[in-house]
Amino acid sequence: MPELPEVETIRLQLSRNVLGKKIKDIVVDDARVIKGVSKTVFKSKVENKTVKNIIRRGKVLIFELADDLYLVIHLRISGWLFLSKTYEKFCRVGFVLNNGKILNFCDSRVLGEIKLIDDWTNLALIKNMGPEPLGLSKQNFVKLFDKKTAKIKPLLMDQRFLAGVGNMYAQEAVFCAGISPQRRADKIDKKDIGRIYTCLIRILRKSIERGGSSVDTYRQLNGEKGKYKALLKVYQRQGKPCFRCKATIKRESIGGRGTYYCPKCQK
DNA sequence: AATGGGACCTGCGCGC
DNA sequence: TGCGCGCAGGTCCCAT
Repeated sequence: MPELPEVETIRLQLSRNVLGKKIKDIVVDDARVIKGVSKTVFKSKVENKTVKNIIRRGKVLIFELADDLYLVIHLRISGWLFLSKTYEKFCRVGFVLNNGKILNFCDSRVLGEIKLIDDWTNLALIKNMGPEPLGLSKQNFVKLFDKKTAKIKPLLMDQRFLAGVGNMYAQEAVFCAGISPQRRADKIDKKDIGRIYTCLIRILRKSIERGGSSVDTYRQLNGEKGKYKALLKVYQRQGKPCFRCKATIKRESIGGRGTYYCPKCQK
């Protein structure tokens, strides 16, 4: 699913291919993904604007079009962006650029969102968002856990606590650190929180290097799959032997989300 | 503060 | 083969 590494991959690739381009035309195939404004208003406000900056915050992409005009894209579960010469299946909105290419917003489940706002920092999700893990020292990461009694895995994926981590990377991080996903945060000593930090940072960086994980519909900007999926250690490995201790990986619902873990070596 | 449930939405894999 | 069903997950919202 699009989590921090997938969205960061897209941002890096957009910076090389879309930054500085002018949006000449917008083709709206499915207006449901455009929130807050009508298709007509959306088109009239965005057409003929140049992409001045592309920012990522957590799992959110922000295109700066003018000082008080930002295009905010959230891919949610099944969204992806695809730069191509033609329209593709499940692509709901196409931004035709001045170099003839089309930036397609694609989304099979139509839960993704495109918003047009004058101040992106004011969005509730952004305003309440926790720190970026890749901009955080180990010391400050450990501090976040003060007085937190929630289960570690749902806590890691709480966007108000920490930005950009979702169901998959939260599981990978606690597996790497040898911590059970249902351990209460305040029952984990600082040294182990430090291990979660080291694991998480390493996993996020490595995934960005490999263009993210294409577990479901996610693709890189050029349509290729992300290559981190092959390096996943627990996610979707139910019934298979643990890479560390050979015990059988279990799947259980924790915090209302499917969670894979090793019952033997995650304590 | 934390947790649990439902809603949004559709493609997919399953059982019969 | 074809149908119905449950499931997947990011975020929001409501209830406890």
